[in-house]
Amino acid sequence: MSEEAAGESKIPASEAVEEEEDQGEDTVESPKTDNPSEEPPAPSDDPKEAAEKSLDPAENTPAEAKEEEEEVEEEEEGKPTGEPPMDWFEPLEDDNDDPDEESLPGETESVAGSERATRQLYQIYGYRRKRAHPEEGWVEWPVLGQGWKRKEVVRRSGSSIGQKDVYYLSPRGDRVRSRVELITVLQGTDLTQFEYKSGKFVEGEIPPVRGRPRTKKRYRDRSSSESSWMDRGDGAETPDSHHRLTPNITPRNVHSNQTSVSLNSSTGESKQSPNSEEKQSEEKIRLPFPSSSRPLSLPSIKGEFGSEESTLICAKCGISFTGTWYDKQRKRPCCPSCWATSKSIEHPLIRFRKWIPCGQCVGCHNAIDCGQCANCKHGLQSPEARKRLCRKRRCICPIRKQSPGSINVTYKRSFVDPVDTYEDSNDVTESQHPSLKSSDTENFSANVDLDDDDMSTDDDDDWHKKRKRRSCGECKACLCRKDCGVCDFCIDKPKFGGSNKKRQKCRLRQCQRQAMRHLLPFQMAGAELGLDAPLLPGRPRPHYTYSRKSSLKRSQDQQADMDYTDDDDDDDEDSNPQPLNHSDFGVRNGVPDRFPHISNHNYSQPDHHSQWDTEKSHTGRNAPKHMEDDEDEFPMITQIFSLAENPAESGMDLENQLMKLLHALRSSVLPILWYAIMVEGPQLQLIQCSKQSNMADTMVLIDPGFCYQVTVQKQPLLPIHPLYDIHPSRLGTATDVVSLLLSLERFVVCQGLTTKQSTFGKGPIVLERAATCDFLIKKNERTCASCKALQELQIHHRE
DNA sequence: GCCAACGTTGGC
DNA sequence: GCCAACGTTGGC
Repeated sequence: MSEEAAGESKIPASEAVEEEEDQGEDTVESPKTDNPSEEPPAPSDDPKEAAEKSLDPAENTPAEAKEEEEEVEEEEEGKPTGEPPMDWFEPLEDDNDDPDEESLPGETESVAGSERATRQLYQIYGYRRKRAHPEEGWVEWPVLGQGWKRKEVVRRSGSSIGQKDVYYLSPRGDRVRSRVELITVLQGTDLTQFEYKSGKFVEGEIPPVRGRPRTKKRYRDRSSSESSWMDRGDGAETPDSHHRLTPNITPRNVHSNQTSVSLNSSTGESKQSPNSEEKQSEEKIRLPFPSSSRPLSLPSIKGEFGSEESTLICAKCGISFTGTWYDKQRKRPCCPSCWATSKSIEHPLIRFRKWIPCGQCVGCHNAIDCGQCANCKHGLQSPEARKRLCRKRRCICPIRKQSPGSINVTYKRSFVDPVDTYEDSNDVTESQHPSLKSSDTENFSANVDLDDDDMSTDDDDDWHKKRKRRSCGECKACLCRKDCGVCDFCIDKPKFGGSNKKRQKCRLRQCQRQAMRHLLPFQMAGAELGLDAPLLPGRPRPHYTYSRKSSLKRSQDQQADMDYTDDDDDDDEDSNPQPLNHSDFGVRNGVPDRFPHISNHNYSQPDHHSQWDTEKSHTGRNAPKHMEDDEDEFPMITQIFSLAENPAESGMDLENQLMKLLHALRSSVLPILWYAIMVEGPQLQLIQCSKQSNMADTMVLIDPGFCYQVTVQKQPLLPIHPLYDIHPSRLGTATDVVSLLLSLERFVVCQGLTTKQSTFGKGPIVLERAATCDFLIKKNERTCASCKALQELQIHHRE
């Protein structure tokens, strides 16, 4: 196996499954070729040219497909003849869905064999539960030019389970996640005919019949059928439904018994690269035929292969039938009837199910789509799109297949795949559907028949809640809808021109109660300040110990006096995290004993939490009052850099104290791109280094007495500005300073009077302001009241 | 133990 | 289809 091929083989199972989800219905993938790198169209520096090549019928001729088909068959035929093909009616051994699980004592030999198979699969495909390496799964994709790579990933869980995402990697390492991004990266290249999903350029909206590039229509067709499979009963009887039901024959299938067969093959391994992209794009339909474990073509999928229909002889029953182009490629084409017959056979898809609906909960009993949820709406809006189960009908306490022995035989067959959860989850939602009663769906109901002694609704039964657990939904940060645009997380966002690496919510919008501490506005400072995280609001960082060492010790050590369950990320998720009221914070954070420098200013300093609240809501004229309210309400916690109040430093000269403050600020993490320097005076000057910031022209000057002044465009902010109202008159602590800076970031600079058009494009733009310009105004305003009034006055005067 | 990075998933 | 952002993990 070539290096590339070896690399390719390490495709996460998820991606393999993806092929099923996305193409499986009309393209149930077969094991791959030996050299995946050859799969994409011939390299070309010119995407267009490459596209044309890719569209060249000669390149995707039936003969070629047949050749590939034969490879598969050969590989199967290459199996040791003495070993009977593994029949997929036959129950699988105890599932080995979790590769981490040890074999249980008493497991049968077949189980062990299965495990071995699993291990082999790991070796072959590099399946593993741990995160797929970023470098894995990429396939050279010269369609876009030399050096481009492509990757497909299937969502493993959630309501969009099975959905496939396609990524591209540019030669420069740009990771492209959408067409929009691709256009950005490939500026200058006409991508109007580039089909992002399939990764090919198409000519016109509908690709040539023989070109076999996937089209949206076909996509939808497939999806539509897929949804039919999910929802309808009768329809599931059709060969198409089998097609849909048939999971990928790609890795995931390979994982199951079919995989085992292949693994037993002396030739199979190298031919099952799951990430053969070209094969993905080839709409091959290979289904495991129940009795033979052979992939067989499906009966025609309407219109998919167009004129290629021809009369074929069913390899199973011998009757003639009209087959498609693909059928024609099969050594053993199968007629629709035989496919229909196979409906009574347990479909391999169920083998991957890890979750099954409880059958008892409200969701399971709900037989009617609500029509209101996102999934229903999605269905209404896109009838052709893949059907998503009404969220109100989703089992709220799905049963997880636990351990061997706890599940009926159907489940015991499965779960060789270590990453099966997504399909399982899918099954959960789908299988609870009451209409799933015929044909394949019977299998689902059968699957609910399980020993329930192992039923569990433990960690994952609320997996769908997990994404909500970082938001209380009540605090001001949660209610805030607007990104600050200046914090590091905002700057990282593509919409702010960032590279999307951090992918975190604006710091100002991190839930004050449940967000991870390190995501909170001041979190970055924690380590550098040497502060213990519990000082801060928000939840402690999780410790994803999992297979790593236990976090118990850390918790004991660190949390003993904080009573702050650090492991909550995992442990708490089962319990309902009680929203902490503000007093809770004061108690829980337990600051006083450990941090004696709690300010006893006249302005007692809010902790970050309350401070946040304050900032978010009290930047107006009424701020002082509210500020006081908040202070009354919340026990105040400060950071430790209370220099002005430190008796030990009372003898220090002012400049030295200012230096101390500077040092404190340097040790701290300031709001993004604010920087503190010492300037003549001495004065401590805080500047916003980002020209993109609204505060690019704003400075804060702190004198040795910690009195401060804010200037905008070198003009001092009027003392009556509300900003001064909500902050202490002296900025004696780093917290004070940070608080002020954060407040500043919530303003924009008044744009003054409207400039004349004549200045457009040339010459310096001179802003004209009212003498009493506020300079800093709310973000939803353009000019301050004074400038506005002046402008009106001028207009009136001209008239 | 921390965090950058990013896979993944939910929402629109 | 796209974006937002949660959760995880490898690397340090």
